[in-house]
Amino acid sequence: MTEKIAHLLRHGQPDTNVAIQGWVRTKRELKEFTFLEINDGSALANLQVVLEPSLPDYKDLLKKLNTGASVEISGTLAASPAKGQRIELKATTLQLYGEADPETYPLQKKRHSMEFLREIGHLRARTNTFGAVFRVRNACAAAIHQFFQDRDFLWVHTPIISASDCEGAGEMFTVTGFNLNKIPRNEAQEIDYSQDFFGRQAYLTVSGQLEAEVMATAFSNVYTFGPTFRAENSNTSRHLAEFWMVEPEMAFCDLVGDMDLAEAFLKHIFKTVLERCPEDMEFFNQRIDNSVLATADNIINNQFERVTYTEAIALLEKAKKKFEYPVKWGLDLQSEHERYLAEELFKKPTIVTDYPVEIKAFYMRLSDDEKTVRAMDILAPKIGEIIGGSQREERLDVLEQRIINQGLNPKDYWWYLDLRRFGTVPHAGFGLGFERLVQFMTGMGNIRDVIPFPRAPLTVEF
RNA sequence: UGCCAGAUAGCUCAAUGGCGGAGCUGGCGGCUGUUAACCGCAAGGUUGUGGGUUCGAGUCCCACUCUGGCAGCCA
Repeated sequence: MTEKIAHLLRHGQPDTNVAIQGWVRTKRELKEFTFLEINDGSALANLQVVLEPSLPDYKDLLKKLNTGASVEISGTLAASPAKGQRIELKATTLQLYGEADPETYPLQKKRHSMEFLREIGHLRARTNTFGAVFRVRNACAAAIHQFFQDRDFLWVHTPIISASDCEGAGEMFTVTGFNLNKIPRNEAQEIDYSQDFFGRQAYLTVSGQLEAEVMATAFSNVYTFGPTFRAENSNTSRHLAEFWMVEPEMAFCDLVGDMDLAEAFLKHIFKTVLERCPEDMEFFNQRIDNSVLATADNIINNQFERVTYTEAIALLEKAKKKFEYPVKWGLDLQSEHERYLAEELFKKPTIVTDYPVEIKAFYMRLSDDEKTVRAMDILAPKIGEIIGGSQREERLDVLEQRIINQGLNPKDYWWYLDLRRFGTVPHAGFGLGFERLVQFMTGMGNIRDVIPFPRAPLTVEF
């Protein structure tokens, strides 16, 4: 039976016989024997394997054991006589599964740029950096489920195809069964979606929130965790056309409870990932961003700053820094303002609450002053907005008026309004961009490097 | 989508309008319980695409394509 390298590096004992399977990272040929570094993805570190000339077909094999080749090796573990590793594997048999021609294999025994690795998306997971990223991404996902499951939140599966262009947020991808060379049109030459698969225009979802609210009014506490889509032509280091979102929704909860949950949530994820992936996190701190561990410590051990939008505006007006965009009550905070608050002023995650009603979505609960809504954004240093949430408007008449005021048709939201018509409750929730969390955690500069197969404008090859 | 920068060897980058270079990788040889080993040798090029200016263009001009950064939109 083969064992995972991560397990052997941690628990392997000298003089035990083991077998491993993995890919050659490097080969160092000496006169009397050869060192191989084998990686199977289970850990950042490689297992050092010692090949001696007594190995069958030693000379012939050596020529084929190049970076990228896949192998199964069995042998005996031994305490390493040299520094650099606790144990090593002395090979007795070696099976070569697949060679990797060193003349054409793109991954070299050297550092590559992220831009180059994006061009070989099918091979980049075999590098140290991407191995660490995707292990940490997995640990984040597991920690998220654990956090909610421990608190009796129900994981609800909201649809990927949706008819509601909810929130009026962003451009949406249309889902159609039409033959695009023969699209039915009506007399006005408009596309006739009544003849389409769903009988009306359908889209890829931009958020599971409305459906999560449906489920929260039956199960009290729920969360979604799945892909969402935006057809925006955004070309930045923190936007994707397809990304994963986490959206908890809680019945009988107000904005303070929402913020408390969000803060506990982020603390739990950072703590769990640090415990589970210490080597990977150390790697990020050394090679990617030397503030990663300090940031994690800051998140885990400090209270987040909480300010109202009105207070934030006052602080920005007092700031000595010159901003490109104006600071004025009623205008939305720009990236530079968010970064100033989180990075320079408070130097930690900052929750801004109670935004002007005009710049936020219709479903956010109107405050008694009728000028602000019970919304909150959590601003993270470097990343900007990582969580956006709100207490939802639970009053039917107020919600209907808000929909109308935003130029939307209440009829399109009939089932959403029914939630307020029948057994309405105060409720609140938030949305977390999963890739932004992984970015924040790892210090990776570009969001396209924290998702295995990034989708963005002109980017869909792998 | 806007602004800015860039595209030269497999990778990362140099090259005053005048003979296209280096380091690394890969190849060959040597050496060593090695650690992204080390030493030596050789090899490696339609300078992103299409036009233009010029005696002469990697270099200057125009267009296009792609990449990166920032911004907008947002998570």
